[in-house]
Amino acid sequence: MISNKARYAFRALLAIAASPEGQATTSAEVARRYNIPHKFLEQILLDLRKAGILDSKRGKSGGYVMLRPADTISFGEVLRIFEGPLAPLPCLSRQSYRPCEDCISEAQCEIRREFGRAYDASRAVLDTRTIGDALKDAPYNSPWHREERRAG
Amino acid sequence: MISNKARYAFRALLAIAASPEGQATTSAEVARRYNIPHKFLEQILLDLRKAGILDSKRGKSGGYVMLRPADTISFGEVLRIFEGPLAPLPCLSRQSYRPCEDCISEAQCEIRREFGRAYDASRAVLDTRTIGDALKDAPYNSPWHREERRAG
DNA sequence: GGCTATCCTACCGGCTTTATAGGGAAGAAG
DNA sequence: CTTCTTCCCTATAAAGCCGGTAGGATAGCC
Repeated sequence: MISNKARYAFRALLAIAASPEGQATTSAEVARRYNIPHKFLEQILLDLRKAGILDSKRGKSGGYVMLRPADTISFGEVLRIFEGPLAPLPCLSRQSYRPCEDCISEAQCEIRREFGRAYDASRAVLDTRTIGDALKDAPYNSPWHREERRAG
Repeated sequence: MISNKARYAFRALLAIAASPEGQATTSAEVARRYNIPHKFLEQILLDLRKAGILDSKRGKSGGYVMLRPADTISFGEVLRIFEGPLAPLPCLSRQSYRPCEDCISEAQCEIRREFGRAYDASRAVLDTRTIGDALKDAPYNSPWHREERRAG
């Protein structure tokens, strides 16, 4: 299971990427629409800004916009910001490699080999599919993109 | 990252499955060979027994043996015992489904769709590959299977 | 100045992880 | 029937992570 934090981040990113270009999306707007605790979401958006994914503007008519195009941001990249390494074993992570302390021979480790397969399979999706892809493939118009109707 | 507990479980399972049939493997033996805290490993082996994967025998020449054949035990099954649901989102788990509280429409949820792909890819490995496969595919003789040499 | 929105830091309760500790019970050997 | 071995079971606990809450500081627009 991925953390709430990461899921909220995707929720916000997709909303921001889908909003009309040049128009900033506020944290309050996203929080309200998706029932996300506002102050918690603020921290998350801050992380995304520090990671160089979002840009922000303060004051009235402020909010967040994409800093990089949505189709250059993979799900894996975002996930790594909030969850750390995606590798199922420390010995499979390139960015933060660490040997397992209960491992005798890495080259002959069956656990490493099998989880290596699983990791490869999962990376083939997560490091390939982007926020842009996710929005483009949708055969529907995002419901939160239209004007909100008042109960009925 | 999977937990130490799960990794220790795989370590033990592979050792037990690879040992000559009819010959029990003790927890102490596995713990010593892989530098796993003994009492901790005992708890893990107990879990595997309660899950119907291992059988145990007490007293002298006791230990653990496979209860089911090693090639009927998938990596996914073992992982689920120690890590709970493997699904990256609660709304993707069949065994313990739960809707995300920040989800407006499950059918149109991009997060669910993309992580569904990743989950499928990873399950294709984890629920297919078995402990037996992992041992069979190895083109080498397990080093811990031969008699131990005394330093040199 | 006043409103709005982002920015930053601290804190906190509850849960999970990773063990450690201390025995109890069953089985084999003599 | 005693002793040794090995599994069996429960309790405890330090440390860290998760999922927020709280309270303001800072900057932009009118």
